[in-house]
Amino acid sequence: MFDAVTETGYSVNTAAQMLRRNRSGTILVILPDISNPFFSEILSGIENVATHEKLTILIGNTNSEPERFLNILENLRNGRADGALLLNGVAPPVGMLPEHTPMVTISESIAGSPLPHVGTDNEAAAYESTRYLISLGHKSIAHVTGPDGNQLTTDRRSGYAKAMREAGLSDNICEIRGGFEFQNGKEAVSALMRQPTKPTAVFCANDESAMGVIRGLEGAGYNVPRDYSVMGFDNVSFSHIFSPELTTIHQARYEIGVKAMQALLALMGGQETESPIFLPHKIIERSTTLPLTGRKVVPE
Amino acid sequence: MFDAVTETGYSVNTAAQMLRRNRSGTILVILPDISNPFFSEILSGIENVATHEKLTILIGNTNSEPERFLNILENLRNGRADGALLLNGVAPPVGMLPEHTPMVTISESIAGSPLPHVGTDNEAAAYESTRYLISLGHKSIAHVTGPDGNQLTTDRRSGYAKAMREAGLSDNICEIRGGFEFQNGKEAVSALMRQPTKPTAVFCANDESAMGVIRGLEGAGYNVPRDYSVMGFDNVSFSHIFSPELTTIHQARYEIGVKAMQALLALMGGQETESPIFLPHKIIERSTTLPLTGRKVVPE
DNA sequence: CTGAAAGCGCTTACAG
DNA sequence: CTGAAAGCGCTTACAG
Repeated sequence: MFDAVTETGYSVNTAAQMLRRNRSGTILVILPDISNPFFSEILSGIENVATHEKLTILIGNTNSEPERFLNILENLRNGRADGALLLNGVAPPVGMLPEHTPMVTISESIAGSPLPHVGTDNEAAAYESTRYLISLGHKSIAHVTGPDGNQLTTDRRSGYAKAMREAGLSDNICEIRGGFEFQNGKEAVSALMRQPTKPTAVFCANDESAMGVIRGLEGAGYNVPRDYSVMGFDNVSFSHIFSPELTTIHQARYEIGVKAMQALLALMGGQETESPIFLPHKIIERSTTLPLTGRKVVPE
Repeated sequence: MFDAVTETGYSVNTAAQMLRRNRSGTILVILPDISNPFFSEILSGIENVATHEKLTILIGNTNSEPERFLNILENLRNGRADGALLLNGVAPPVGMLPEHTPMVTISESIAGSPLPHVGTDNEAAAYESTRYLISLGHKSIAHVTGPDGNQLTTDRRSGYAKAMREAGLSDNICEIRGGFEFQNGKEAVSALMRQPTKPTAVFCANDESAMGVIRGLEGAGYNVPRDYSVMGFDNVSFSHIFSPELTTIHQARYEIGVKAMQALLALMGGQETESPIFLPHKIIERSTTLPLTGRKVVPE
């Protein structure tokens, strides 16, 4: 189909090279949803290191479907890829892959997995976010969680609960089941309204759900931040286009991609890697949070 | 590195298969910016057809850099991919690829290129958008354009101008150089303010720039849609989370991906394809446009 | 119908 | 130091 020799010169046949060298020069990046803007900056970091190392990256989109995940992992068995970066929080079935297949988990760690991990310290970040809301004078702070069974959900809930407990606010702990999508946040609002002691602040599992909570609250006749302080998590690019601009936790997504790719390269070179590698996060204070004293009377 | 035989069974060696068959079973998808949500739904359509046909898709992110584009095209020369879907609006340099390399352009067509194209009829969609604003009573309608040298920009400008001319509003044609990013829209506002005959409506090259225009207008003390009707293009998922919800043109992005992949499959099978293939678009009327008569007095 | 052999285009260990 | 040969794991055309 292709002439190896064209006007502009020669190009090695990758298939022959792969066969002879027994490696593909390709890294498999597995993520649950390519349309989620959270991943694109991580991808960008991965790509830049890969390009520099003359490695190709192959993106596998699981769409959160286990069967697709297995299909994608085939690339590791049939030699199309030499190693993988797992962003989907799921470990490959035991025995499916050769032992010592180089793999690194990113962002969502896998509980009990020996795989090296690169990401944000979610528990610490959630702890700090909650403490930040407490420092604004809020005492009744609700947490709209991520999806069940997700490690990010577990870590962020635990950081939230820890901060509440330490501040003597155990009785005010209020976790509302949410999810990572706008709609999940919007739907969480009715549960929020039903709380016996009405919260004055809401810490959400991510930016999308925080935006949903805000729109839901507005739909119920409330104003953010006047009536409720709301905080997101991730600092996706849209969070400052959103109105009001969202207070959130910034994750160093590009650097996470870079470090994870470097860790994988080390593994592929037979070296060890430290784990977990946590990159610094920080609170981005914008317009959806306010000191409690600044609140006006809530319309009833 | 990999044992062909593992506990769960055998997996063919792709490299050997590729070498022997002289094809990779891989499609190269070239796009300028993977983080742009506009592309993700197109990708989803491409992926679904590819999965069904047991083809692998390889994503190449040019980042709008010509050198990266050339690197990515190498995959077509070295046998890593059998054909390509071009979403970046740039033709491969003549002579670089073997003749008859199967390729289809998506979304942004390439002027003068013989490659088959699948997308939206941008001129018609822009024409209809402008006519919609005219039907609301607006006469002074500005157009914030896309980036120079982009075919989408050319097509949308031309549809806008055509509608204005046909409505006898040639004298009111007002094109402001913009771009496809939020910031471009925001920056276009000062030029908008400087127009001798102040526009009452703004048709923007895409949703992001429309959101930028709206925030910019708000920053200048105006209200959308009361003082200005603003319209976007694309109907990205964020356009209904944005406040006020954005009136825009919906493109059938998923279907565009599906049709483009099918067209490429036809080419690879030695068949002909019709071109261009335009998928239906439609106006999504939301909260950023209002009849002119509904306007209040503009604060001066 | 079945099974052994050739050959895809590389890389690398080896002979000269 | 140089150059010819072996072999990676498949597929397929061919011999039996």
